[in-house]
Amino acid sequence: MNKREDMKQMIERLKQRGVTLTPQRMAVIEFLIKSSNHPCVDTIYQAIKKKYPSISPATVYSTLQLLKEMGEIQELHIRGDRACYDPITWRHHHLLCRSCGRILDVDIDGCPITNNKLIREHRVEEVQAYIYGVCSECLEKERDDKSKS
Amino acid sequence: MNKREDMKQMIERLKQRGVTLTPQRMAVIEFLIKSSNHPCVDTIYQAIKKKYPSISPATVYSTLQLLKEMGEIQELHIRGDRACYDPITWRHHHLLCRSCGRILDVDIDGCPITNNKLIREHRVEEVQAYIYGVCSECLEKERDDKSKS
DNA sequence: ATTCATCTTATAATCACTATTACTTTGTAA
DNA sequence: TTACAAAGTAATAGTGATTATAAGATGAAT
Repeated sequence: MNKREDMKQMIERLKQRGVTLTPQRMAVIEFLIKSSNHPCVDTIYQAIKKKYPSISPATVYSTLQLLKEMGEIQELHIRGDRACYDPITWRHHHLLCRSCGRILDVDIDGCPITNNKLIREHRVEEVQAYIYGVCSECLEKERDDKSKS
Repeated sequence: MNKREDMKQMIERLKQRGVTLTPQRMAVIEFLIKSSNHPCVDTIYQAIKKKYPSISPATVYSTLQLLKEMGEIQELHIRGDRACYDPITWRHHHLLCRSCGRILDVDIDGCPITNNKLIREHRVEEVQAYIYGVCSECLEKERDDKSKS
């Protein structure tokens, strides 16, 4: 849960693997680690542009691809239209709240797919589980609104 | 497992809900039910074009959207670049084989996400679980190839 | 047959993402 | 430091799935 520490460690790993840590890449990494929103490319791009007005979307794309290939981030296809990114790489699931539109982390204890290397004779290399519904906060609000009316 | 029966029932449900069953829509439904490949829009379009040369991709798109809204088919985003469709709507998971590229159905027994209405206080309305790996057939081939060499 | 709503088709538009290429930065080695 | 090759960035154009629009076709109801 210590983001500063997580970032330091990620940077250390990348350095040791010979990745050049340019200011642009650092900005992407920093934004990803600090955000808990699972941002999409444009969100990352717009945010970084404030500090680095000359940055190009292509750089954001290429940095994200690099980090993905290095196994440092996860690419989520929970929204049909664009990819979102998650700097947390241990296996967990995601919920897309249809009310507020946020993507939330959902960690599962006894999930059979995420815990096995084989499933029905198939080799499992990666799992993405996307849950669509309504998050606890929005459910709370629903209840409040109902009790008022 | 009786596809003819499945199709009859789907058509009956659609009729009862006032959906006009045009020849084009019927062709999409028929192709979907008969295929066990989780086809994408273009695959469906190309196949139907043989029988209905004048059909437009827009019609395929709109029919799929209609069927999705009616809860008669599932839209899969297991491939990053295009949607695929599954006429089986009871909850099951999918495997994308990185070797042969096929999408296979994987039914799970003791899966906690698919069996609960609530998860960590969030309301679960729909679940899509995408497994990336190698299917059993391709694993078999791998083993055969190894033993030969 | 006329009307009206709905469906289909063709076309253009959108938007995420990729490819290309010229320019800039970085790391390195004298 | 300086020079230089390798790698990274940015601008631009290109691709391809999907959506929007508008004109024509269908089909039921009067």
